[in-house]
Amino acid sequence: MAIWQTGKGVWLFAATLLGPCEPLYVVELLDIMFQGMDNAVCHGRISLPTCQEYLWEAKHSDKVFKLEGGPDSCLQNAGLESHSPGVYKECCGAETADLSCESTPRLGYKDNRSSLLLDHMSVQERQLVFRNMFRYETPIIDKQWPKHSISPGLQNFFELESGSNLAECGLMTKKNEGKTVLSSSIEFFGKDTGTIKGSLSDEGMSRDLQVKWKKLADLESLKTSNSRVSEIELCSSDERDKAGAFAMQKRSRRPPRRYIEELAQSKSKFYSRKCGVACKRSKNSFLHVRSDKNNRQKETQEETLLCQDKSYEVGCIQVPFGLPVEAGQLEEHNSSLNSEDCKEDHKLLRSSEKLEIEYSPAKSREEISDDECVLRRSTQKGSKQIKHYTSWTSSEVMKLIEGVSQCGVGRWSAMKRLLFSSCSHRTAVDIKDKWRNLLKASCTQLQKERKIKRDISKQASDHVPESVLQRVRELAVIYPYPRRKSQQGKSSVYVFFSSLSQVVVVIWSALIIAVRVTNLAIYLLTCVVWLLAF
DNA sequence: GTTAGGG
DNA sequence: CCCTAAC
Repeated sequence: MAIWQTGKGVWLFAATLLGPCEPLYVVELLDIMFQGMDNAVCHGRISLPTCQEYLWEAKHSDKVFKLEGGPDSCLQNAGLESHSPGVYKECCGAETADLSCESTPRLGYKDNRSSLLLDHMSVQERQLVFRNMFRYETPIIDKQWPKHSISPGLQNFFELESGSNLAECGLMTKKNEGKTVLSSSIEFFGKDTGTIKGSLSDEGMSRDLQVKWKKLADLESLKTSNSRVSEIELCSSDERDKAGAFAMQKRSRRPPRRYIEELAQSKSKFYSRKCGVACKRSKNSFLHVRSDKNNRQKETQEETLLCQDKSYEVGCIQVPFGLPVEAGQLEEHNSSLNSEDCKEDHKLLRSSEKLEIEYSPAKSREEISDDECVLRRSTQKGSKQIKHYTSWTSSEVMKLIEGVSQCGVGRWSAMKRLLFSSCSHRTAVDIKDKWRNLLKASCTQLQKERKIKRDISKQASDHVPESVLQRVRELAVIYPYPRRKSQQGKSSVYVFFSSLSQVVVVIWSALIIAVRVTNLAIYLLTCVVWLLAF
């Protein structure tokens, strides 16, 4: 998150992210950030670091708020230092913050949570908070106005800082040259993009206000990472303890289950010696694997706790939904973070990244082929990783039918080697399961056809063409599945000749029966003739 | 290691 | 698609 000043001197909240990110995630942040603000007054544009530009004027033009005032009024405030204008551009290089705003402050707020902090402040004190947050002179409209103005920003400040793992923002209390300096610094991976500071001389600030400021500063400081704790000078160790207790009370959002699983997988990679399809259980090692699996589950649970604990250590984890950890990402920081010196830098990184680094395999990315990555991601045994469901394409189904017609049923591993060697995500078990499903579909197709007429849309998603099912039925006649016990493990040639022999036997039996029936008929006819003769 | 079968 | 037993 950043607060920056446009060319016209209008301060603006906006969300920015470093590193590859989805525009929708930015939108999500903007949604969070601008919640509670009503009026549409501004249009803007944010260029993401990945050069993906997301024009949010269409969606968020009604949520961007801005503050009125002359462009220089805030800068001319006595005792206020300005460091932020333009820093964002300098820091992010290619990024631009092209924000053009008309000026008319119309701030509304709906959320009263952050206003609790402001309830005990006078209008003048709120003005001071406002000025230090936004570096703006605030006209007094009514007693509530500064609160209205501050509360959404403060609320978003807190929510974003508790949720964002990309930026650190803190309102710090420092003793600086005999003055109590209240500063709000915004950082991107340690680089200051803007620092908003307001200083008040001790004599200029009432004791009551100083106390309130300190409370506010304490609350804000809890949102900062440990890397900043050393910079935060709290009044006493008691207060620091209280601050820690508060931090423990307000926990960050727990990472989603999928994220934990991905994390567990990355750890299991570290411990795993064998990866890929070949890493499967053997009968002899079954019990061992079972116990190992249980251990891994415990490790996963411990890891979850570790993850949460680490979140307090380095700030808060904000896990982007739908962005599973890529295996290749794990190695990116590996080389630079192996040394002891770099351990301190971990605190500036996301805790998730830190854990990823810890559990990343020693192999470099180049040493791992894409195929192997897929295998690791989807089929590694021993982890709780759930295989991503990928629906069978028609070409895969045709390949399966071809495989059955060539190899017969039951030789799934051979089929996998012959026809599905390029499909790393299709195991022999998958092929077998698909054939079973096709058999079911072919058997019930006639019944389904009636339903299809009634509910076409329901069947449209996974409907198998009738021609394919017809072919499946033909193959099912030739290769009944499941096979008989005697046929299992035999070749298709053997099965063919076995079936041929069976057919011959059946025909021979039929001939014998026919002959016997004929003989019986002849015998009966002879008997009849003999009786008639006498 | 591979396959069958239940879930 | 997962899991387990059986081979």
